[in-house]
Amino acid sequence: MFSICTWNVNSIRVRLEHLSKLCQKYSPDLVLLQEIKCDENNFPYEFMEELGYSSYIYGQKSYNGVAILSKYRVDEYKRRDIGNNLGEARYIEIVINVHKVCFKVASLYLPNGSDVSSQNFKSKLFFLESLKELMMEAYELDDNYIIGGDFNVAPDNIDVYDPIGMDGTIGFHESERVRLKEILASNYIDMWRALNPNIQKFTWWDYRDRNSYVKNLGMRLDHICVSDKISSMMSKAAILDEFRIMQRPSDHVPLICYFDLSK
DNA sequence: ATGACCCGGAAACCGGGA
Repeated sequence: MFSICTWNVNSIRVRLEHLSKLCQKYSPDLVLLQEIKCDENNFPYEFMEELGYSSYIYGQKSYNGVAILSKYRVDEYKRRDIGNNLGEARYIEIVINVHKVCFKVASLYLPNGSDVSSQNFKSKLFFLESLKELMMEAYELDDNYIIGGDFNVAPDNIDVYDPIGMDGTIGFHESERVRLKEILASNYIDMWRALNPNIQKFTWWDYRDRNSYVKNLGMRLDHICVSDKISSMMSKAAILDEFRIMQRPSDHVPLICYFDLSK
């Protein structure tokens, strides 16, 4: 079974113990990281090597930053800027061969958007539109394209704790949900939802309410989207919310997806 | 509730997060 885990770690350098636990317990073949909050020079490459991974980074000082850790040899990698967010380190992709099956896999950190009345929100919507173009191109070019990360959008009512009260707020505004739906409608699958229909589970809980996790006041913002060409390989998807109750946790938890390459 | 907490980096606060 081939496995991919995505996780917004909210600073890689303060989450190394958590990452170590994740890799020891689940041993994902790829780890897609977001919000590493460091540049390439300060990334803990040696630590990742000791865990058994090579690291591919699009870093930035203090903010944003994405990475992919791989157990497999990486044939190609590419950093990209999407929409208006130039230089913000929000997208990196790699190409690997897994038992003669070629995959292109991307780690994405979509802009938060600040407030729905702000310019940042307009940029977020443009980012989503540009991402759709990129994914439509990838669908034509690549048989096995998978993009995982922090999309900063909860798709449906079931994906937030208060769909009426949160309607129109950041992460759950109709404009962003429509654009995410358009992406999925262009031949992609929200893998966790596809394998867990009608289940409410979140990947993010606000730090600012100390009891948000206990009260389950969360949102499902982190997704792994797969080309429908490989839908038959989709085997299992799990949200690892045990990582939200550890000491000094990220506000996001890992999402891991398993693929059966024989199907 | 324009709140809470967490991070980095600079400066003992502030921007950004969602």
